[in-house]
Amino acid sequence: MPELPEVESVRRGVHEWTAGATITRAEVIDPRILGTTSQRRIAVGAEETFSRSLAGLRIVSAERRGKFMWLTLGESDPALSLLVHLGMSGQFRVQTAADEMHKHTRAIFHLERELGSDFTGSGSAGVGDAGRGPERFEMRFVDQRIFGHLGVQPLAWSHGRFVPASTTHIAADPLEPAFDFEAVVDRLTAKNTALKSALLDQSLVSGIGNIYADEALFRAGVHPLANPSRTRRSRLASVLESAILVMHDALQVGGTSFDSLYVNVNGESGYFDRALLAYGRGGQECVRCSTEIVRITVGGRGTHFCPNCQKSPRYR
DNA sequence: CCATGTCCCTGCAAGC
DNA sequence: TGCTTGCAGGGACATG
Repeated sequence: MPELPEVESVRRGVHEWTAGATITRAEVIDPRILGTTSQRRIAVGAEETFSRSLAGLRIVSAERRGKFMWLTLGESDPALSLLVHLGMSGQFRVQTAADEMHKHTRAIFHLERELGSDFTGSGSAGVGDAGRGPERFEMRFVDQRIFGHLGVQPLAWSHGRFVPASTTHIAADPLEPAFDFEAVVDRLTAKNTALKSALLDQSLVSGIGNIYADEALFRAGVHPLANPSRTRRSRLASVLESAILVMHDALQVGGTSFDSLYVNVNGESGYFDRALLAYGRGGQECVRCSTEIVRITVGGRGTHFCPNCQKSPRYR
C-alpha cells in the first residue's frame, strides 16, 4: 500500500525517466482508471478526451503531495497536469514496446526523448535502441485493483503551491516547506474522533496511510483509540513527530527495488520488507515488552498495537 | 461543519 | 474438488 515514502520513491523514479520526454500517445486500456475512486461511471468519450489532451505535450517534472503524484506538462495553456494516484496497487513501469504486457496494465504512455537531452535519469540502459534519433519507450500504469486513478487536471493554488485542481483539499505533507507542524497539532487537538482516524485524514496532514499510522502510534506509545481532544498536546505532537520520522526512515530505504525496467514500485516485495514494529504483527510479540500485539478495527481499518506500550486511555 | 458508514475492485484464503 | 463468502485497502460520497 503506497503511502508517502513509497509514492515519493515512485515519483523520483518517474521524474528521472520522464522529465523532458514528450508524450506521443496516451493509450487507455481500462477506462475505469479514469473514474474517481468511488464513482466508476466514466463519462462518454472520457478516453478520447484524456488521450487527446495529452498527445504532444512535454513532461516537465514529476511532483507529489501526500499520496498524490502528478506530471506537470509544458506547451499547454492553462498549465495542465497528469494526475496519478496509485491507490492500493498502482505501479509505473518503464518498458519498451517489445516488453511483455503485464496482465493488469491499465494505461500506456508512449514517450519519446531526444538522446543527449538534459534528462537527469540514472541511465537509459536497456531502453531504446542504440542508434541515433529519438529514444522511444513506454511508461505503463499497472494496477491490479483499480483503486488507482489517472486524470488530466489544470493546476490550482493550494497550501503554498500549484497542485492539480481536484486535489486542493489535500493538506501539505510533512516533507513540504508549507507544512506547519504546530498548526497541524493545533487542529489535531480539536478532533473528537479516534486519534488514528485523525492521522489518516488527508485534509489535516497528507501522506500518512494505515501502515505508518500504526507505526507512529506504536513508536510514540499512544493508543489508536485515544481521543485527540482529551489527549495532552505534547502526546499528539509526539505522535505526529513519530509519523514524520518513521516515514523518513522508510524513504531512506524506499529506493531499493530499482532496475532498468522498473520505476520502483515493486508491489510484491518492495513495500513489505520495511522494519514494521506494529503493522501486520497481530498475535506476535511486541519488540519492546513481548506482550502480544493486538489487532482491532478502527474506522474500518485494520489496526495493530501493543496493549502494554500503548495504554488504553482512562476515559474509555 | 463534523463524524461515521458504504462503496468501488480484485485476488486470495477460509469455510462448506 | 469447487464453489461461495469475507477481507484488505484509500478516498469520494452519502448519511446521521
